[in-house]
Amino acid sequence: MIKCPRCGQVETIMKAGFVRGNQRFLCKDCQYYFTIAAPDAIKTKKRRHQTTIIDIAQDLGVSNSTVSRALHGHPDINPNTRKAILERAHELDYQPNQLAHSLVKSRTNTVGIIVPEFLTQFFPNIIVGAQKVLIQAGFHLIITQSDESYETEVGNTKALLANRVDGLLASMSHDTNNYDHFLAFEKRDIPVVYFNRVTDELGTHKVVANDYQGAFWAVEHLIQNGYTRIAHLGGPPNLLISQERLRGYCDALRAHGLPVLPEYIIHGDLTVQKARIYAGYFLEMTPRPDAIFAVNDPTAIEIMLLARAKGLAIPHELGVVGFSDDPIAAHIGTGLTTVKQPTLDIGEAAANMILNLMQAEEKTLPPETVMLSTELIVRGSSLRQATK
Amino acid sequence: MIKCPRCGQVETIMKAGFVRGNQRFLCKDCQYYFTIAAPDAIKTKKRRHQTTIIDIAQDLGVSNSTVSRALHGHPDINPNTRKAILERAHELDYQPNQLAHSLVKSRTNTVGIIVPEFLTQFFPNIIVGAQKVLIQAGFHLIITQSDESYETEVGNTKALLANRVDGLLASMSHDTNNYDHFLAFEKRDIPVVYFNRVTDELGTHKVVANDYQGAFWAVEHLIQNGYTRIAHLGGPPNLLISQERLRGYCDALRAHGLPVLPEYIIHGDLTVQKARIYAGYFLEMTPRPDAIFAVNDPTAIEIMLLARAKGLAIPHELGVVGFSDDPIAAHIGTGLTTVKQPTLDIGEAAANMILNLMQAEEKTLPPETVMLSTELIVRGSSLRQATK
DNA sequence: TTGTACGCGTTATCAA
DNA sequence: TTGATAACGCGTACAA
Repeated sequence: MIKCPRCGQVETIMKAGFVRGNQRFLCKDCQYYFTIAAPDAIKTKKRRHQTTIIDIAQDLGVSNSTVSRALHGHPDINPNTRKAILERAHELDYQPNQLAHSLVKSRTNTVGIIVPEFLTQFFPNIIVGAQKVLIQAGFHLIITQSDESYETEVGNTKALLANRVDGLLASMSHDTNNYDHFLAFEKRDIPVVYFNRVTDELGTHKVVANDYQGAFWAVEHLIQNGYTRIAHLGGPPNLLISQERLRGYCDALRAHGLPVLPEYIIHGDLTVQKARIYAGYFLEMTPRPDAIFAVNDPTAIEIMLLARAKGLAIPHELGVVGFSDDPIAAHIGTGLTTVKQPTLDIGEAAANMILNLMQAEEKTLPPETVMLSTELIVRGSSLRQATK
Repeated sequence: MIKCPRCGQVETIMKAGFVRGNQRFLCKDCQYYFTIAAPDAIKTKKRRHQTTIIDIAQDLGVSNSTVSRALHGHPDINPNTRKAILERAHELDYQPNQLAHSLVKSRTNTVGIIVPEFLTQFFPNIIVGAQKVLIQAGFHLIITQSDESYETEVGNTKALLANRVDGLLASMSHDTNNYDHFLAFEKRDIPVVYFNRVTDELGTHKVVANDYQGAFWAVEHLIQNGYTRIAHLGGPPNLLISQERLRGYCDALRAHGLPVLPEYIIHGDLTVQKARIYAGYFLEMTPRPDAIFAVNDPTAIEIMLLARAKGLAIPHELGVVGFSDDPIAAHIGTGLTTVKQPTLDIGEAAANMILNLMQAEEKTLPPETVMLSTELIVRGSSLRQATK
């Protein structure tokens, strides 16, 4: 039936797939491939098709490599053909296929970021800072959020890995205790920068705020305002931010000759639910703490609301200091004293660090931790006249 | 020098690229391709390499198609070979390459979302809702934000298009007046669902909150509390949310026999800077409005802060109502009365809609607008005793 | 300056 | 049940 166009034989012909909807054949004898236009009925089976460089090439009667060169401003190309190609590409509404590009280059020019939550302004701000820097450098940012869930975090990192991000910015959820999903990146030499929610057990490149300093100043400030029974509602013990803020709290007490009482320290999990429970516990203690340093602002706000509900006057009967300068802090009551973190700067620093790492490729850069300073924002919740 | 392994000839040999680091040759005479192992020096030129199904196949002496079948739980495969393949894949720490997968399938299982800003809780909440639904359905969400900039929005949509998202969720920036970048999706039959920041001029599938109803109730509530000179600080006129909230404002006034005064209506641009300026203008008017219905909460909060600075008592001398129930609204002063939007529901509805559209593929579904109801949250900023 | 042909990693089709 | 091979769209080394 079907003859080889080269040797004319019939019985050596076998089917060999399709080329753009047309049946392709192979002559086994002379190893010659050829296609025969299929009837329209079969041809229309092929689905809708975005215009590719091949379409442009065929349309203009040039080769796909010429089109590729023209689209990339390669120097060795006739200005006229380039012009014609660019024109035709525009007319055919050509859009490059990033997938194919990344596949052949083994680079995606994409950085992934994973954050534990999205519901306070903190991480979105960091993302904005990071995205600004990355876009400037020609990279895209794929944003994922884990909802403070270890499982979701693992799923997100897997997806980022499958999508071959060139680098990862990571801030882990509060119940992450296994780090294999992050190690998978390092095993493949994909650089990772950890920020904010970091752990000592993992990573060589980190960006954090100076939690210790901020906590120290916060507690010192309470002491200077005459509070003496200062409790601490902390975060999960595995996170460095919890450890550092706790350390600042303890050191400030000691520096001013106040005792560090275990019963005045509780580790929460950064959720509002737990914050409310532990706040209630503190406020029912005897002797009741006269001030509470909270690991973050949502926790501090829960404390303030509960104190208000119980008729406790802030700051006279209870001083409160939070952490992170949530937008609510400026507006609640006479204001919540808090430690401000430079969110945009954290994002920018992390982005710059990952850019360096990705550029460095093979040579492993020395470990580096960027620590950005924090700032105490004094508002009404801690301003009791000091008993000098 | 180099002989064809098939016919033994020498001068018919030509180079034909590389195969995994090895030089590949073609015998022009017999059309036979073959490779010769390159010396190690050249071989190491190839860069680091993620393990692929080919590595597994060669390692086990089976074909790549068998590996592919094993990894996908294809039924027609020997349980033993499958077991061996899965084992070896695990040992080699194989991670599928989503890029290659998407390229061959012409589907990415990815949905893009573009939001105008990231700094209030509103859009992050929507994103959380959408992501939950999409992940459930096996899709990933690529999040982008335009910073209320038209140029960034265009850049983001281009990137999403290049990455071949299967669908788009879009909420446009406040200075977007040209819609070509969105039309590019529709031209390629990539479904788009517009939400919240939508326009009448574009799109067939939308998810919005019932802005009209919310605005009507808000203004009616002010009237019932005895306010009579109610101003409106609105949003950009091209956005439907601005139009609908304005319409609700006007209708509520008319329904209660109050005049609609042009001088009591200003179109802002949703930025805090402008909000402050226009708020100042209202508060200096004579006669001064005794209430202001703001297009969103940040605007309303600016009004409250400015009023407080000017010594105006809220709600007695000035009533204020906002829109969206920002977390700050509950905590500022005695609380800001506001219209709550079901953010999570908006995200979920948009996600479900895009899932339907992507599934429908060819057949174009009829236009559809999902309108979710809003809810008036009454707080202190509007609770003046009504003069009945 | 332009064309040819192959690889990137995967899936799918057909043959065996 | 398994193998061989094209195709997805693009970049590029090499040949012409």
